[in-house]
Amino acid sequence: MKCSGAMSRVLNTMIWRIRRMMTPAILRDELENVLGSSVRSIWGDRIPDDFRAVVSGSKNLEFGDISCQAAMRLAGILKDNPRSIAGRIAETLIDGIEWISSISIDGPGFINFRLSDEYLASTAFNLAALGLQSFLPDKGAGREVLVEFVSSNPTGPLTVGHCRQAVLGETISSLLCASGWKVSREYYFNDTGRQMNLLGESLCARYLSAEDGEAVIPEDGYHGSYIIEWASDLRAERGAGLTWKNDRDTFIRFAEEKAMKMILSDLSLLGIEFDRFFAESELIPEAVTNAIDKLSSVTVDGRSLVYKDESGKLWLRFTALGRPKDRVIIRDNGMYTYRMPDIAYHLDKFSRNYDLMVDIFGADHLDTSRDVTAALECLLGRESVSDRLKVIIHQFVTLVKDGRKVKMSTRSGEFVTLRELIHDVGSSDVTKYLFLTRRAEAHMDFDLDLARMQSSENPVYYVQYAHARIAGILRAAGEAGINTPLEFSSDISSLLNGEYERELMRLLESVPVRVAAAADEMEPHRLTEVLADLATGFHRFYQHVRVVDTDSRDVSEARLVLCRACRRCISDLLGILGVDAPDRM
RNA sequence: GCGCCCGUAGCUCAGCUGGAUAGAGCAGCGGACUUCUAAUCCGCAGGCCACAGGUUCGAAUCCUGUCGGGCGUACCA
Repeated sequence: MKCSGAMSRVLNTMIWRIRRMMTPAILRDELENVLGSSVRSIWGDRIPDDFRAVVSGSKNLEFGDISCQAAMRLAGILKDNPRSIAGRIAETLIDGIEWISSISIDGPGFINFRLSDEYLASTAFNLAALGLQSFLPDKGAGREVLVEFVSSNPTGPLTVGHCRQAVLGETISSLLCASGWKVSREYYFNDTGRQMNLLGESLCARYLSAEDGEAVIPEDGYHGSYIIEWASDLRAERGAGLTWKNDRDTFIRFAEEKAMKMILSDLSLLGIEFDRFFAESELIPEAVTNAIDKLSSVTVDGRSLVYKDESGKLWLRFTALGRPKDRVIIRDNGMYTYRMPDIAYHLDKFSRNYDLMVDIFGADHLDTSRDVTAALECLLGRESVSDRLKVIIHQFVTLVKDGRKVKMSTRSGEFVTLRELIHDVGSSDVTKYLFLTRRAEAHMDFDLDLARMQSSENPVYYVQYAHARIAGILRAAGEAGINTPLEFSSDISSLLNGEYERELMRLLESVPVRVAAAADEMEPHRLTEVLADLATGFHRFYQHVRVVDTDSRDVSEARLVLCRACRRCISDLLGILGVDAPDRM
């Protein structure tokens, strides 16, 4: 109900006591329900069962704050013009809806709602007091999610490509956490097989070259200069006299340990910690054998999924699972190809009973990932897999340096490391933020020179500066003895009736909804959009409106609420991104 | 050849799962500091949303095709 004056105050107090706090998400739900039942009450059976009167934020201020396009959607079904449909719907809402101050019909048939000043002000107040978290729907509800990311094999330092994935994975994890999920971060790595052999051999070659001067690195081996350092460390620890023939395992394990250390320290630059590092060797041979047995016992079109060819290789008949090619899973030398342990690893994850599993992979893993998913669906059931496994594939980063694209390969040793990148850009916060301004499936040109050049005019600093400015205002307010109100009253909303205040409150009100959508879609880049909007909104407000003013303390106090709400949203969001929110700059 | 992703301002990218006049940052031009931080704000300029069809009240968004770029198409991970 729409109320005003004293009545509203009384009602308001009661509502706080007996109802849940009104949040932007609930408001939109209720609005959709009211509209939906209105539509049904007028047209009844003519409306399809799955019809929903969807509402969304209005782009333009003159179109209210929230708008509904139901009338246009219904025009085709009802064979009537949208404006008259909208009119009939609006008539049923004539008594008013709580928190909505006015309704209008505009353009081709939009039903536009204006949020009441009191609702906007109270939302800002609650954001300031409780923080963003309290406004996000508890989607996870304490359920457990496993996020697998980076999963780079221990053959060298992390590169620019891994950096994008690390930032993406970590932010998605934080975002899920903010939506009520209990998050575990897991790193899967391959510590057996050909790659590790090559790495060990490459180390051995560098180790021996100290004696005979020339390093003979195997074809396809690792040429990175970091291995030279490892070789001299190995020499310092174990002396001379090791040979590939006798000490193969020593070389491999030593290299692995060194590589893992590098990776851990690279990750720490981004502030990332994993809950578990899962080694492929933990799966060999039992879990993998087990998985093969399970797949063997499946028959499609009267034949087993697994077959052996005349040379003794074992194949998995992926074509029977709707995939384009059959694949070798055990080679003639008895070694597994990478798909098989991947399948076993995912079976292991599923057996650990997570409610949700998120895989984050680079574009080069797409095909493998599809194969793994197909195998899982075959063993565990389609629904069980599609409900619980979400695969996010991100595209590659092309690094541009001196106006040219840099080709990268860990093998050849030609790559830019995550460490170098952060060093070149000048800050891990800037690096993270820049990666997060693009959506995962978009290719990305990362221009190093530009990133460096822009670093003083950077989107991150723009946002951080807004935060620092607010902190400055709060300091000044403290010195002037002006305090933020501890309780909400409708007096506050009547003091915030200027155009800049309203613009800012409207923006603040939309933040929880936008963040929740970003979490639902697991699209962290939307958070940087929200942050940029918040910073712009605040800077604009700041430029036009004086907050601390000892001549009108009540207005100052009301405006402080908005400052605090902004600050809280910015720092909470930066927190999710793992970026610092400084009080001074 | 086939599969997946992407073509939006000079550059790097958004565009809220089909809506109202397509947005931001950087680069360019012009304004605003006696003030809670000018790392800011305000304004101007810049677009056949790759191209061609289709679907409908309505398309940057969905479908088909063409052209261009990336990745994959390994018994490397």
